[in-house]
Amino acid sequence: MALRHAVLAALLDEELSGYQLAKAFDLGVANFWHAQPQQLYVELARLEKEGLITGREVVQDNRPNKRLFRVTEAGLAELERFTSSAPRPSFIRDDLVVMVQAADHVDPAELIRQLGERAVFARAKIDLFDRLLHAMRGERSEADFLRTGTRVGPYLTCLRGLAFERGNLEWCERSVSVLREREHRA
Amino acid sequence: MALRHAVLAALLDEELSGYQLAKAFDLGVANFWHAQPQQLYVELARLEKEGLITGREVVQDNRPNKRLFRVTEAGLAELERFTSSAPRPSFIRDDLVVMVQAADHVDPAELIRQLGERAVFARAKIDLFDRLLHAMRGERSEADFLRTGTRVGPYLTCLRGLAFERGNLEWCERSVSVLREREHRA
DNA sequence: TTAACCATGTAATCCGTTACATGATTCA
DNA sequence: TGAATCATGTAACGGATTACATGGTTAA
Repeated sequence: MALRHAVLAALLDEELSGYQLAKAFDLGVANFWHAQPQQLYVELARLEKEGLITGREVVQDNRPNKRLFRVTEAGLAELERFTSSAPRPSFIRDDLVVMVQAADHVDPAELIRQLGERAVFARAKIDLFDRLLHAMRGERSEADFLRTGTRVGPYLTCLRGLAFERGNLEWCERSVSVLREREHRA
Repeated sequence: MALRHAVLAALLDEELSGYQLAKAFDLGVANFWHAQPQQLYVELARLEKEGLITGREVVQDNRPNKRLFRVTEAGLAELERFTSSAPRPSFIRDDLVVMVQAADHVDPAELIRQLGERAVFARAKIDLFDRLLHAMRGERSEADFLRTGTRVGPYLTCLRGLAFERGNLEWCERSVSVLREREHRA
């Protein structure tokens, strides 16, 4: 029971179609959760059936019609209930970290390569998050925006995503330099 | 196909029973993955059947017998294969972050409470990781240990866990102070 | 004597991923 | 002409959580 609330939270500020939601959740632009398009269409159908969201058909020329969803009163109440319940603790679950755990028993050159690839990916996400944050706060300073802006929730979650990717990047760089130096000695 | 490799990686340096593994994975002491005891017993049975680990019965007085597992040649080869394959990207998936995404539409007092609780939890894990790292490197400095120590994999993954929890803590504290100040103005 | 710890499992359910399926439009 | 984008779904499978099940030992 977790994706439903992520979807509700994503639909709070704007009406979105399944396709639009999917793009956000798939690319991880919605840095607070991740899901495949298929899962979203299923979840949207369920949420609508339960009355937590409503969809309206939008007819388009030259491209397929789409359905835009927004959160209902019942949906908002469900979110309110969710935010009062105990969140489960969050854990790292990352293939790459498992690989590094085995570092002393596998080919270091492979690991260095993998860590390098992840670093590239992390840098791209950091750039993306920087741009998103700037777009949200406009010309205001961050401190000013967080004090007086109208929507700070998405900004705060984006800050978490940014810090997470910075953590990834630093750890990759550190690990590569450690493994490189040990290769030289060996 | 992800837990199996975490289990293999965990068994590289020491023979462990299902129960011991479960404690590590459950508390998140094994900071590179997380799993429930039930899942581990199933996975251990599977891995043994496939010949990637072997178990030996250890008879004990005054407490139930246990089975200690270690990685076989085939298991090591499987890990080697795994570290050469593409890891799937890692995403944040955290109830608390979803709650903060909805910050502008739900009760801020509740959020502040939740963030405070998570901060306490994060501090405890930071302490734990600090102690684990110290135990691993002994009297050596970190830099020295990473250059010349015999097992750096577990140390590096622990560093990732530490940085992750520090990121959690900082973000919780920052978010609390932002929400507090906005409450005052409202 | 009650709770916590040691020790191992099965079964049901739910959540998430991968594969399958369709079809129009726009840009290179 | 082929790839990317827009747009929405179903089905099969596999991974993860929760509930159920058992039973001895140790410390408060």
